[in-house]
Amino acid sequence: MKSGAVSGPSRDAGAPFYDLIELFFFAYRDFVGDADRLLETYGFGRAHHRVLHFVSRQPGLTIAELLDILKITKQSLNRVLKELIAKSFIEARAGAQDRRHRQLFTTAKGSRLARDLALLQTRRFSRAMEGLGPEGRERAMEFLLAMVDPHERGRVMELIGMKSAERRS
Amino acid sequence: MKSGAVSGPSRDAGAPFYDLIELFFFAYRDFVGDADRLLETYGFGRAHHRVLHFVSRQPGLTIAELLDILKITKQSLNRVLKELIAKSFIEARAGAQDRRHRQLFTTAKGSRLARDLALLQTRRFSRAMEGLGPEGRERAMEFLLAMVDPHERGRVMELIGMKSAERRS
DNA sequence: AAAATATGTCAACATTGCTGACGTAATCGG
DNA sequence: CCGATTACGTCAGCAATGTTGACATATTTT
Repeated sequence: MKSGAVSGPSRDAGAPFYDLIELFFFAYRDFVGDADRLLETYGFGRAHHRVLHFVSRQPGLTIAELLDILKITKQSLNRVLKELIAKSFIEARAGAQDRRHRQLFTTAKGSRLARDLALLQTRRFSRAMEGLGPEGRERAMEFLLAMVDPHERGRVMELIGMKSAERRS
Repeated sequence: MKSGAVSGPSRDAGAPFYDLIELFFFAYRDFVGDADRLLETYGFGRAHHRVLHFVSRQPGLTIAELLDILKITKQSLNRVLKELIAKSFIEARAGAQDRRHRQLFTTAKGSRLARDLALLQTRRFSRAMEGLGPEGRERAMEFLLAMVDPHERGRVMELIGMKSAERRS
């Protein structure tokens, strides 16, 4: 009788971190809620936001690259991309070298909206940082990066322009 | 020409925190992805998960209380709740004092699934914590709590059983 | 010229949110 | 006791965003 140490599958793994699980849920909900409100005034949803965001951050992105970042199907992407192009928030041009590719760019209007959305969310981060020591920002980034799938971390670090040398001294 | 310092509405607010914005997005996506995979094997989605989770954490919860936590409509809730009850993951009984209320409880099967889901997500947190000093957990909780809407923070702290005295000494 | 690649599009479907309307059971207030 | 309120269930319809599968078109590669 291993005095309570017996376990079925997935038993005895220690107490679940209910607090972190719930905090992550509520924090993310409020975080995306900021953008949702502004997007509504344009008739856009979260899917539009994600597309606009990544195109604005990486002008010249191709469809295939965007699909790889968002991990959705081309049909899902096309639905929202078509609207963003129709409403002149994004422009698509034939690829420079390979004309089969389509390179995506934000228009002036698109850049403005992308920036306004980013600033809204930045404000929430800024306010959160106020209550956390001076290293709050670095700690938060380390935590979030550590939550990303290990095999995706490299790609994410590249995306956000984080050199791997940026881990703590 | 006011030499670049001119600003329209929402200009000049400093550089957006693109890194944090994107990290939060990817971290949350991978976090919920863990549960999604297990839920699929039961034919459930995220909506079912949230209901099961909060009922399991607060047995005896009423419909109204659950609606207030999830902030969805009773029609949306009812759709998934009905399935959870039909498949015997949750039970509803008439309220003890007021029989108009319905009190929700997980069955043994429901508790098991809720715990397995929580443990899956806990494993991701645990692994993330391994790479972050000894205070990683507290820092992460502080950060996430600070990201929650201020007027919701009290309710969330209660929910996760966090005394307000738990802020850092 | 044929094959592979990058993209667009059509159709159908699932999940999960919403609104509005209406029904029923239980409780409360006078 | 009776009417109003409360708590919940349900029906119908719609919207956003994800999915699969099939097929078309343009371009590049082989």
